[in-house]
Amino acid sequence: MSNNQFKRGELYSVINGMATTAVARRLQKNFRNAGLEITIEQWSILYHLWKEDGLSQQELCNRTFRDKASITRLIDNIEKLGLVERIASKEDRRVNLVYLTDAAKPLQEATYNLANQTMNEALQGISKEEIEIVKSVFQRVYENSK
Amino acid sequence: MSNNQFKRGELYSVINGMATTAVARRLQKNFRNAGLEITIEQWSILYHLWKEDGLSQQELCNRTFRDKASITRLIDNIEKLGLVERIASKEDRRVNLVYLTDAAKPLQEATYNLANQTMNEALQGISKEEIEIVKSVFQRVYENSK
DNA sequence: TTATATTAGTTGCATAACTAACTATATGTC
DNA sequence: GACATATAGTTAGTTATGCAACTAATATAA
Repeated sequence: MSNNQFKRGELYSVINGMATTAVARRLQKNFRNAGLEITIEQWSILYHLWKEDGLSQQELCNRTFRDKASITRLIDNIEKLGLVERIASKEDRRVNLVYLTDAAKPLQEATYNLANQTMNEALQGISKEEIEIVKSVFQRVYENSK
Repeated sequence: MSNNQFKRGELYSVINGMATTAVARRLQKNFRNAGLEITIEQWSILYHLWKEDGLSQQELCNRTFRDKASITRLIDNIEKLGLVERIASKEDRRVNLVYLTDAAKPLQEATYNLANQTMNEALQGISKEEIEIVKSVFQRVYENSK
C-alpha cells in the first residue's frame, strides 16, 4: 500500500461526513428556527419541482441521486404534508407525475433565502475559483463512481 | 437574490448527494462483493479504532462527526457482530472505551485495500493539487458551519 | 398475437440519522 | 458536605436510506 494510496483512503472520511453533514445540519436547523416544518431531504425534492413542476418519480430519482424506493417514501411524506400530489400520466399509465400544490408556493422564497444564506455562511472566505474546482472534482468523482 | 447567491444555493444539491453518495455506495457494494458483511458506517468506526484502539464513544462522536445517539446504535450493531466490545473506564465510570476484538483484525487489510482501490477509481484523473483544494475547502466549510 | 423482457412504482426488511428526554457519574461552588 | 451544573451514554420516536422482491403497464420479438 503506497503512501499516496493511503492519503487517498483518508480523504474518504473527510468527504463523507464532515463538511456536507455540517452544512446539511445547519440548513435543517435554520429551517426549524424559521418555523418551516420540512426536512432538507423533502426540500431537495421541492427544489427540483420549483425549477420544473410535474416531474416523474423516476426523473426525481435521476436528479436527486436517490433510488426509487427512497423517492416513493419521500413523496409519500411530502404528500401527507399536502405540498405535492401524484397525478398519473395520460401517456404512460405506469408513470406518476408529481405536482406542487398551492400550499407549497409560499415555501419557495423562504427556503431559497435560507438555503442561500446558509451556503453564503458556509462558503465564507472561499473563492469562486475554489468553488469551481470543487464542483468540477465532484462531477468527475461522480462519473468515476456511478 | 443575486445571481451569485443563486449559484451558491445550487451548489448545495451538488455537495449533498452526488459525489459523496456515489462513492459511499460504490464502496458498500465492493465490501458486499468481497463477502464483507459490514456497512460503511460500521467501517468508519473500525477505521478510527484501527488507527487508535480504545477510544471513548464521545471521542468517536468527535472523529466521525456523528451525535451520541448515532454512536450508541452503531456500537450496538458492531458489538452484535462481535467486532468490538465496550469496557468501562476505570478513571471515569461514565465513559465506555471501545476496543476491537480479535475478530476485527482480519478485516483491516481487506477493507483498507478496498477503500483505497475505490478511492483511486473515484479520483481517477484528479490531481493532487485539486485534492488539496477540496480538502482545504471542506475544512473551511466545516468550520464555517459547525 | 402471444410470449418475453423492460420500466415505473410500491412494499418489506434492515440500518442509520437527528432530537429530546432520560439516568448515572463527575465537577464546582457555597 | 450539599446543591447545582456539566458530561457520557441510553432510549423513544420520527425520518430517511438501500436492497430485494413484488405488481402493473409498456415495449419487443417470435
